[in-house]
Amino acid sequence: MQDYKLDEVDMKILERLRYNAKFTLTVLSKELDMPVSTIRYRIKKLEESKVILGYVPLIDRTNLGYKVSLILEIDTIPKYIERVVNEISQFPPTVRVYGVDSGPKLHVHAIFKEEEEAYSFISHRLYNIKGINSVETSKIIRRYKIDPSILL
Amino acid sequence: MQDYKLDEVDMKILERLRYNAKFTLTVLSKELDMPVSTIRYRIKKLEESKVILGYVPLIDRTNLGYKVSLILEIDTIPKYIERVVNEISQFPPTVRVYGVDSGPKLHVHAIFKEEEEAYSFISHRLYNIKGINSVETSKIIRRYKIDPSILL
DNA sequence: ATTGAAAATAAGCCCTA
DNA sequence: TAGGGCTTATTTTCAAT
Repeated sequence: MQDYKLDEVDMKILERLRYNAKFTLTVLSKELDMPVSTIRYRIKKLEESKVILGYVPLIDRTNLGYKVSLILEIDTIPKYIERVVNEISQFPPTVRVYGVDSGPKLHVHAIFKEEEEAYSFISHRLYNIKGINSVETSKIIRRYKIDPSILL
Repeated sequence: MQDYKLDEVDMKILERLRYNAKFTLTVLSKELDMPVSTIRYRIKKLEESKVILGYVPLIDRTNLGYKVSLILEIDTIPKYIERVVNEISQFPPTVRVYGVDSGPKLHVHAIFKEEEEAYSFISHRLYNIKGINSVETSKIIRRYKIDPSILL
């Protein structure tokens, strides 16, 4: 279902779930002062209409030992872009790969346990891929705002 | 609890939950061939140790009518950075704000319903903030890989 | 699309090893 | 830390509006 129009109730439910996807129907029912079955019906519709794509746990990379989080801007030779994307996406450190409109560029997020691992990844892995012109690297040093529910 | 060491069981549980945070203990119990109570104990530990920070629904912005997703690189005058961060973070379109190591730069993700709204945001909102030198903009035109569970 | 109630599942708690 | 059993809570189904 595309372009499913959300009303205020849907928005309120989404808002609460974005805070905590584990709220029970009963809790939402009380908070929004609506019957449990109505809440359930709405959520099911949000899921079926693909407004809600799924549910995930938020994992803090730092508590898993991944100290280094990089943003990579990869300039790519146009005709190799699909190939570059495929190779990059398969590396475990890359968590997100986007195509952007400026130049034939890829915007990549990747996480590593140590600096050393990151540099090794860039020089040994990335620069070995045919079709990559250049890689600009930024390290994330501060998280000011995170709204993980919305997919870019 | 910091630096909680994860064993293979923890990793397997995480892996399954990252695919779907709504798997019941019973389902995980069968998949991993372990008692429900053990699965429960492990997940609770992952939560208490802050490896799992919470649970969120994944929301597809496009199905909410947000067609435009921008990556903004904001060059900031060092002494104003906290102020800039506070102002930017309060705007509803900004979903993520990171500080990066290159220059006094902020890396911002923002979503908009239309192009017009995005340009208006940049010219009327961003450039009115004291302390911003320049804003480089990229529009996301393709999502190749998304791993939303891992926080950057 | 909304609701209430019953039935089926699952989570939470406590105790033991 | 792992496991089992009992109690409560939650989800699911279904019929009626």
